[in-house]
Amino acid sequence: MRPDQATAAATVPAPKAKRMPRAQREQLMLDAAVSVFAKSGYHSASMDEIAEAGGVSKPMLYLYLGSKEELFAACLRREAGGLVAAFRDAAAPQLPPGDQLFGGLVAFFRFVGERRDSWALLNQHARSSGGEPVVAEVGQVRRQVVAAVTALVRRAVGSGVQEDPTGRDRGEAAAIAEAIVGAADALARWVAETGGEPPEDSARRLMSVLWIGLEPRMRGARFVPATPSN
Amino acid sequence: MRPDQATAAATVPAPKAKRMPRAQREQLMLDAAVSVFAKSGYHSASMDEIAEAGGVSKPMLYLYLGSKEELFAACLRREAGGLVAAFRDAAAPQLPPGDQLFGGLVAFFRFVGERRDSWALLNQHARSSGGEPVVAEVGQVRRQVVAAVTALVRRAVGSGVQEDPTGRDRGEAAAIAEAIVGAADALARWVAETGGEPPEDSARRLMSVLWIGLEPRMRGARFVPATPSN
Amino acid sequence: MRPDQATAAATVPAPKAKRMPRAQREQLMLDAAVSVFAKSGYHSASMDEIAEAGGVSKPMLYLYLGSKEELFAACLRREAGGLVAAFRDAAAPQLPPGDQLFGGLVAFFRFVGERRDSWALLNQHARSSGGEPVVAEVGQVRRQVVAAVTALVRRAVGSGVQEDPTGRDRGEAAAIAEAIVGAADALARWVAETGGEPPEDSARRLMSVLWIGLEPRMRGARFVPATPSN
Amino acid sequence: MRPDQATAAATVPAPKAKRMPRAQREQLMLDAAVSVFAKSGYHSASMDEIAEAGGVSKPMLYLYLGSKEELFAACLRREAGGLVAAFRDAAAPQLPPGDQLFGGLVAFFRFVGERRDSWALLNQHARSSGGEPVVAEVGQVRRQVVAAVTALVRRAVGSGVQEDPTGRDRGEAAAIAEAIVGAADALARWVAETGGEPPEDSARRLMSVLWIGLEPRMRGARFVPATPSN
DNA sequence: GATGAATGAGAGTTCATTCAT
DNA sequence: CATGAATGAACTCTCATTCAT
Repeated sequence: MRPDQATAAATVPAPKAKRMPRAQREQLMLDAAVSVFAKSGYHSASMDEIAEAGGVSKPMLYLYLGSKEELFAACLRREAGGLVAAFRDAAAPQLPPGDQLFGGLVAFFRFVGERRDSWALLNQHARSSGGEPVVAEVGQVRRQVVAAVTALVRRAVGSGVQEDPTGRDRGEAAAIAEAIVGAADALARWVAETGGEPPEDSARRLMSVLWIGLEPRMRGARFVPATPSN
Repeated sequence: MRPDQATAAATVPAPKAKRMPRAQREQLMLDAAVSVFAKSGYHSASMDEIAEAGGVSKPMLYLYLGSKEELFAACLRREAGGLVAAFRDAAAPQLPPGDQLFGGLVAFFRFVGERRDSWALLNQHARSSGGEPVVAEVGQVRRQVVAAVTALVRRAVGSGVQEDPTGRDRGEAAAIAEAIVGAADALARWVAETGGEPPEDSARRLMSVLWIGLEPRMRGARFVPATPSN
Repeated sequence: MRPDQATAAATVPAPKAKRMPRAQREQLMLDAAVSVFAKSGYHSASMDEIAEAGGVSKPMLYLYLGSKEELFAACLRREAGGLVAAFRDAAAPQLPPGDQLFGGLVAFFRFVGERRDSWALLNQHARSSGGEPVVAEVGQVRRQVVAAVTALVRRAVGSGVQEDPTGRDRGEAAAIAEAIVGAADALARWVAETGGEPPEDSARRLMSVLWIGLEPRMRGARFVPATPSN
Repeated sequence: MRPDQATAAATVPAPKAKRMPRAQREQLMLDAAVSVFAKSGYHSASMDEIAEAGGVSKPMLYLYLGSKEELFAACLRREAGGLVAAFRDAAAPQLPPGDQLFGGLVAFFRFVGERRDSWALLNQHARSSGGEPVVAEVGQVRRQVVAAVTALVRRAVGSGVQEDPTGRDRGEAAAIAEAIVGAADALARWVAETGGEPPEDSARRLMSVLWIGLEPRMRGARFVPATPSN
């Protein structure tokens, strides 16, 4: 028995289905790649492993997807696209901003709960893995989401954001949106670690702190330490 | 005593200072390793690079630090320790909880702003890099911070957290603490990208949304969608 | 009959002309192969490239030509045949030997100037590329040419070659023929690099040194160093 | 027994001499590489083979020589240097040009006869093997030699070269030099195939045709076909 | 007859890691 | 104590070659 057989068998090789059209094979390969990348991270994953998990030979991987980095990028693109689509579809524009954000968060938590690998890929591994263009691509996606949330924050509080005459607060809404997204990320991890809960509950948790705090903050309320700083 | 050579020599191969006590050598190596890991990430960094940056030969590196993974872990331990210490020192226990959290956040944002390499290591590269023990290590640190914040949240709202008779809210404070920490991370990145601002400002931004929203939320206020979900 | 598609379609993938007699297909493939081999060399050329350039699928290539090496050999055979034929046709046997050689050289230089790919194949790539049989094949061709030239040299100087009673000069004519052929090769490269000139000029250059030197040499003239060798 | 052992053992692995200084190891590696490249050509030679022939591991090859292409270039540089040096040392500048060329040719034929691998490398494999810079390098060497010969030709015939008032013959000496060098190459191959002879004999053969033909040619003698060309 | 789909085998390259001086 | 010298083991990627339709 060869020594590396044990680890190679860790990921289940798909049942050999020969001779299928290119588009379909490509999806299978992406499925396998997402799964392996999510498990091992970009660097530790080997193309051999991915090929085996996908039930194809390495040359097919390269023929269809180009290179390891392109493969990784394709995975990220597909999964990020799914997440963004879920978010956007759930945040119906005719709703009030709070409901939009709530809907989007529900979709987000559902995605995180249901597609573990996708989320692991996007959240853990995309940050520091591939080359510059790949990271940029995923950063782009995050920026889109933040921009959408920023718009919602702005709409929610009217023009309150721009009342500061000094202009120092111009990025305020963006900062809040960043905080919301970051909090959602963290909460998602917490939910996963804690054992899961309905996505609606997670979304409500977040909204119940962040959205409720939004209004007084935008009216001008500021945190002031009770004790003077050093 | 010579001027502080240790911190300055991080990237430049220090002029060979032979015969130096082991503990000091080790710190020099860690300095170099932190710098290199932060720049290239765990996998792309090579032991050659680190040895050269530290002005030592590779066998010394291995003799003192064991292996690449152990070296990485040692870096994380040291830097995480620094962050936790900074946070804890700033959150003086005799202050009211809000002030404690505020102080801790100021320290956090200062750390992020001043020790870029350390933060890059902890935030970007630790997530998906080493094997299990390394990841566990960093997860441990995060959990410590979250626990501290959780305690503050509990103290801040009195026993309100446990009022829910169904017990469904038992993790509420923890969830909020997670969200706060996640929001702080995200805000830190935003600040870095936006060009920097005084750490007090960043801390105030966060407190002005999260802490202000905390009180009504704990009094029982909940977000309820204006439109019934399907 | 359509305009001469065969030679034109060497690099551009010819518009798919299906159902074409085997012999013709084969020539098209050879055209493509010659062009690609000449451009990239034997090893760097890929069968994919050749198949695409020829407007056929790879299995056809293999069906008709066998293997990469056989394909290369077929190319060499065809092109070498062309060169030898050109040389022979130009060296009309009823002419005096000098005129025969001159005519052959003119044909040779014309071939080199007009069929660049063929010449590149024969001169550059055949030397070190395929396995033994291929090299042998090309060596064979060269030997034919040298033999023809040798005969001309012999005829030109009468039986002078065999006059040496010691027999040490038995290969003399052959050696001279080799030198002539080598000089022609080198001159061909020089002409190509220098920008080209009428083939008659190149042939005359060569004849004006080599042929003129032939006669005194065959009469017994020998180079003798002015200074005694060590 | 592993299946590739047979072919690997084809080149004799040097007796394991461990721990030697870098410069020396490098020479051994180059020796091995020259031998293997000469035998198989650039593309067919594998780094494994070279490493084994040199009694080192592949990483050493890469550490010392950089890459396959750089290794090949280093081989060419070393061998070409040897050949040029031999030629130059033998062509003492105080001698008359004919003796200089004769001496150089003797050295050349000696080199070809004694260092078969070097010559195979330079003559067969360098033409179409490595990337552009490598080929250029070797081309450069040939050009140096041709330039030296050109100078000798010029000196030998005085200013006869420039007598042609039309200027069309400006490259004449260069063309003759090219022809001489090409003839030497070809003769070298012939000598090798025929079984070898003293280098002085080969040099005399060449001089006895080319150099003797030089003078009348430079006096204006031209080959004129006895029969008018078509 | 003709081809899209598929692969076994091997190449160059790099790295963490360890002797032997 | 300290290091130049050395390597086993992988990894990404490519190519000639062949099924199965």
